[in-house]
Amino acid sequence: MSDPRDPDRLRQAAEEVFGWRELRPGQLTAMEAVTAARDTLVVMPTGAGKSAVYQVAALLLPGPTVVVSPLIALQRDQIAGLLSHRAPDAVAVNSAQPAGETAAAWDAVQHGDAEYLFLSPEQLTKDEVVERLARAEPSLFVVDEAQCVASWGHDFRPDYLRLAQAVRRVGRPTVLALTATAAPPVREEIVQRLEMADPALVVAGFDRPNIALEVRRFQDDADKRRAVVERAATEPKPGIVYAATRRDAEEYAAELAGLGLSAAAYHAGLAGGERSRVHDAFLSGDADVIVATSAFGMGIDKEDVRFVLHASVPGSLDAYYQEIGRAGRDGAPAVAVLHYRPQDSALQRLFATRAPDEETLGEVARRIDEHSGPVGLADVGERTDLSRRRVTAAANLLEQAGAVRTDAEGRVRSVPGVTADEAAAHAAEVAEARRRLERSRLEMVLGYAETTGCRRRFLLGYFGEPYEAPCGACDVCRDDGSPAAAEGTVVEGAGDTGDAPSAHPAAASFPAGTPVRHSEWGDGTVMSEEGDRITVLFESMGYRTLSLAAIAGKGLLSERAETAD
DNA sequence: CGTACCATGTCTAAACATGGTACGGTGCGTTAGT
Repeated sequence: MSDPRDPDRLRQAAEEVFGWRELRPGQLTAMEAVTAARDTLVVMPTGAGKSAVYQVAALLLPGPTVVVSPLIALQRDQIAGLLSHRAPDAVAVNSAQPAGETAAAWDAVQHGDAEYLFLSPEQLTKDEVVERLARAEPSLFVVDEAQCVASWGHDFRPDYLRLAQAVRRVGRPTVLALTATAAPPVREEIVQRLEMADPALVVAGFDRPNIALEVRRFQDDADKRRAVVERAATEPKPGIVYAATRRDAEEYAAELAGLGLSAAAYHAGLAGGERSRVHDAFLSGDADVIVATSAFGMGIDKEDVRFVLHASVPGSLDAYYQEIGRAGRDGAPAVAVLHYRPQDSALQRLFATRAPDEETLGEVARRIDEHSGPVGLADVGERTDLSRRRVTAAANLLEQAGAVRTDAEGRVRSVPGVTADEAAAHAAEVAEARRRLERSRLEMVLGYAETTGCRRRFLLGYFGEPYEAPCGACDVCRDDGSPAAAEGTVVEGAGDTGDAPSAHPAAASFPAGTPVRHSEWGDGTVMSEEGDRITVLFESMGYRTLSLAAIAGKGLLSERAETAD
């Protein structure tokens, strides 16, 4: 019997079942790793064929393939895509389909009639679901849109942080994580949270040279609004405008419609029917401009989007790059314009600040502690006023703080010797570090908006990709590249930058990836260098930008021997 | 943290200033009631 890793077998399966004559190098590398039972993280732009990795690999592996997908709409799209090929059956388990359909899906999985099973992370918190899956002995566990682990797992959808428990409970199949956008720290978090072992990493290039980058800075809200509307009206269509709130989305859409454009708002407050109507109108080309909150985009695979405007700052460059990445997939010129007002970041700062407080953490810790043995999270929440979401988020923090453990049945219990108050205090510290990280990620967005260097270089540096400026396709490079205002552009939160005594002539060099220790902020890793400044991601402080001159002058930062990860 | 909105108060009249307050994004699943 030939080795399933044999690239020829993968190519053959891809052609026979899916009709794909050629596989891209990254796809093949990832398929080989997965079929060799190696955990794999794939970072590849939408449209580059991420799904093909599990679709083909599954054919050469014995048991069924579980695909965790964040949206039911995405599950449907994936299943429809598989149905259009001669692929084995694909089924889903979720709350939006009739009970009979779910029963049939389980039947098909159990009898080996279905190769692919799609579900949400929430499904995997149910014992019944996990037990059925375990009996089916899945060989591959796919986490699609894996950036959700890092972006949603901490608060909005905390079950994303409990996926590793589910993986263990269903027999520890090979884990394959797929995402279009993830900076190195996000990749690291995905690997860690999913407990991936010695994972293969397949990262495609991030640069999208056909997307021109531009930032426009405003003080006055009315000026900014006028500029956004004017730009949306004049740029070639179709395009997307991202707004910070539902209300803004409605207002911009109404204004654009008033100018005679075919524009529609899209946000989570719309009725389901209206949402799919707007979605379809955009895909079919009937709508020229969609003004949306962050609800819009996942699963949108439209090639000819010509612009993505931001009417307000996003919460992170990860989110920003994901959103502007929806432009210009056909390779033709497209623009991404960030309309930036420093005040607007207040809303994102607020969003970055929400986490269970110490009181909530204490209450959950006490409820867990009350049980002499392990207890299910649903039971923990029963005698509190807290939602399941809040209970799970609190339990996750307590677990990260080392005060709670999850057993093989998915139940939690408190760690002996730690009082509920101590547990809550530790967990609150973990939450605070998380808040600092989130806020520093927002500072990186402001750093991008304020940079006097090439914007592409800044963005790609954030994603761990060195780039030689000038790109010639951002507003800074086109303005002849001269750093206009060298002063006043230090990233906020940069702390001890500037006013360095220039006594030390040769500043030390800290290339990206260097592990460092700061006398005040502790351990970190250098993320990027730009001119005489470096950006460091500190484990407990988040991103900080430092001046090399200041470092040399004060001896604040030193290279540290790398510890085992 | 910033903004929108409303009520109150103003050199008794209209318009404007001031102060308090509520609100702000992303989806799953479940359930009550037609």
